[in-house]
Amino acid sequence: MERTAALLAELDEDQRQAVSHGDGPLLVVAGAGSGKTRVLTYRIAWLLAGGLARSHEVLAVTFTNKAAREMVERVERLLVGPLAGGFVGTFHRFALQLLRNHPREAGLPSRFAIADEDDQRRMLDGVLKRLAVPTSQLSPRAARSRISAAKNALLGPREAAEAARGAQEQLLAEVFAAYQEELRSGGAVDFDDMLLLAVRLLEREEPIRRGLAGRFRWLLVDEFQDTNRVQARLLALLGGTRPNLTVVGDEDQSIYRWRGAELDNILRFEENYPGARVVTLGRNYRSAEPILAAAAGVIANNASRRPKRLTSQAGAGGPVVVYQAADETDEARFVADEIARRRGRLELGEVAVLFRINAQSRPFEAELVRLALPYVVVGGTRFWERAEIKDALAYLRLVAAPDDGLAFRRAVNVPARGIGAATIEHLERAAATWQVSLPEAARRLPEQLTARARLALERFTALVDELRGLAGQAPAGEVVERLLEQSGLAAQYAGGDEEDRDRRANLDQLIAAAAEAADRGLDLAGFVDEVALLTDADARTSAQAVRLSTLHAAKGLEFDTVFLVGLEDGLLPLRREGAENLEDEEEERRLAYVGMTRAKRQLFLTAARVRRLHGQLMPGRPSRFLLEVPREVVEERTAAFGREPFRSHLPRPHARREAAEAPAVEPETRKFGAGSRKPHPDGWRPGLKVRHATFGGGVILQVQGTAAQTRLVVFFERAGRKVLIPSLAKLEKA
DNA sequence: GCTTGCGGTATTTTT
DNA sequence: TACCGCAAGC
Repeated sequence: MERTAALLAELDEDQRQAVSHGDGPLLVVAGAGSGKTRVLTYRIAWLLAGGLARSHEVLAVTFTNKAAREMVERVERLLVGPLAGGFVGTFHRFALQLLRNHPREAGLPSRFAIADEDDQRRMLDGVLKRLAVPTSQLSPRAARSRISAAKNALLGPREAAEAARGAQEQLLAEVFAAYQEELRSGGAVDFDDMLLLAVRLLEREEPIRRGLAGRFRWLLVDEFQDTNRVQARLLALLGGTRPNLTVVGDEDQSIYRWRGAELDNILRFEENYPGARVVTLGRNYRSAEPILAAAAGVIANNASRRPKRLTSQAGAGGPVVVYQAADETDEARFVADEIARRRGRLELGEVAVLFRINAQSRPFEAELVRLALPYVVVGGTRFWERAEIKDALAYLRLVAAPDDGLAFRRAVNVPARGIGAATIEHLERAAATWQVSLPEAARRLPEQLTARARLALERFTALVDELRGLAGQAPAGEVVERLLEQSGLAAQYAGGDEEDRDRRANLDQLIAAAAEAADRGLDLAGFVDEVALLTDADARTSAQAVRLSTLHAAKGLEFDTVFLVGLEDGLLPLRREGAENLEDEEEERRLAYVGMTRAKRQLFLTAARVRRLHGQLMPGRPSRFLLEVPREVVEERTAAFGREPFRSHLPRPHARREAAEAPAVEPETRKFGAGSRKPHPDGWRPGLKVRHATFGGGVILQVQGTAAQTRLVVFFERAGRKVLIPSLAKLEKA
């Protein structure tokens, strides 16, 4: 009991309420920086330490492998011992494990394969071609996302066909059915199937469901705002009507609607689980006051949320700097210069540049290179999506699952060994006739093939078989090494140029990853499964490098200094062709909110007046989100050669009444800054030396606001930069 | 079967 | 602008 008290003693009042909740459903509404992960880990530790739960009864679900790993580590540190027997991992890993344990009951072959995005695309390409659907009518990309959406909403091809209204949906349903048949005949499941089939399995097989529900008596879910319908259903199946279910989330940080995240899961939690307790964490331990105020001003414009306020525990801080750049190069230069100025005082790993789309990273990279500032781009082309890695993995998949037709297709002619489209087509026809998988058809060497193709296929099959034999005895790292040698994959990149070196280094990393997995007791099949569920979320972070990242990839992270860039209408909020609805706008606003709340001490918001995107010059009107930032916390700067003051560019005031009352374009309301010709009536001007009662001596950097409402940005020798209202602050001219 | 060149298209992406 | 995928030519 002493242990549990000690755990609670380390928490604030709200956190304590959440952690020490007994049984029954619990929703923890955890605003940005309020200690969400802390609550989750302490709660697990508290349940275990107090004897309410035993560790094999705990099922904790996260969205990333990285989050899962961190959770285990933190709980084990709190418990001072291992967390054994329970499950801590992603939804997908849980589902996959379930399907691997019960493939028959799930209607799957015993060694079913996992189709990755590439496989999906290829299959859909084929399907669309076969059905003679012009890409103008339905692109493979659109088809994939719409099929995924259907699956996330618990719809199979049949249900989709029944629900289809209009020719478009009818067509999609047809494509869906053909795609699903393709998966089935290839003995594969896609990512969405993993969850969906797990749900179907539990719905159908009551003993299995009851077994799991009886075992996992404590369910905990992280990032609940991003769960979709299938995931909610999975939880319901595991938990029953009044489960010991703890969910933690924040609707303001839901940024995956486009992937099926159902905001209603969190907004209507109490409806779905009557009698649920709701605890709101209202203290933010991350961001300085102005940053929090800025973020709050923006997110307040969203309707789909629980109204709430976060109070900063991180103390006061300098204003949020808004920089209006001339173009994207100027924007990048500003950011790089600001970073350079902080070098030495700040670990570069504490600095992040966050943008909406990956394509924005280029100019920043160029400027950071110019100033010799190290950086890492998060996202970009990911390790596991590199061609050389995927090629090697295709072989491994084939070794692990001999009937993986998709892997076969990728591996069989890489490196080129004379097995082209014609050969594949023959094999496909043979496979269909014999009702066998594609690799099996290749093993049987159909008559129609040319002698050359037969020889090549024979060699290929022999190679894979040999590797499979090796996998039974040798460690995984060695298998990969042998595979790279004997397949000729390694030889492909024997050159001396940078790209070849890069690819060789990646392949070496793959060998290392396989060896490391083997050390953890995984066999080759296990390694292949794990890799399929892996993403680059594990990307090595460096304390010595500035982080360039999309907003999505920045979720859950924090930095001392954040540059949220590209705050222009059309970019953030991003405008795509097609309907722009309110929900889209709210999600974009949440993205901006997530970005802003990553900052601990210093936040920069930047926009460019013109931007070159996709080779075209785009006029950049400042984002409406910029307008929503309360003026009081902002310090404005503009590009040196920008003539017009920033505010004249602001779009018509949007949702905020105060903004509407202060027309943005009135010349009289322009700031009295360095660029202003008009002197301030009270004689304040940049460069003037002043003295403050508490802050001591300083110099005026900027004069902002109207004559009636002046704000001075002053740099004090002792206290640093402050924003003051001269009529309130006792300020003397020194 | 491989190489080259043209044209079309770009978001976000925990799994 | 830059890249990728596809089709035509070698």
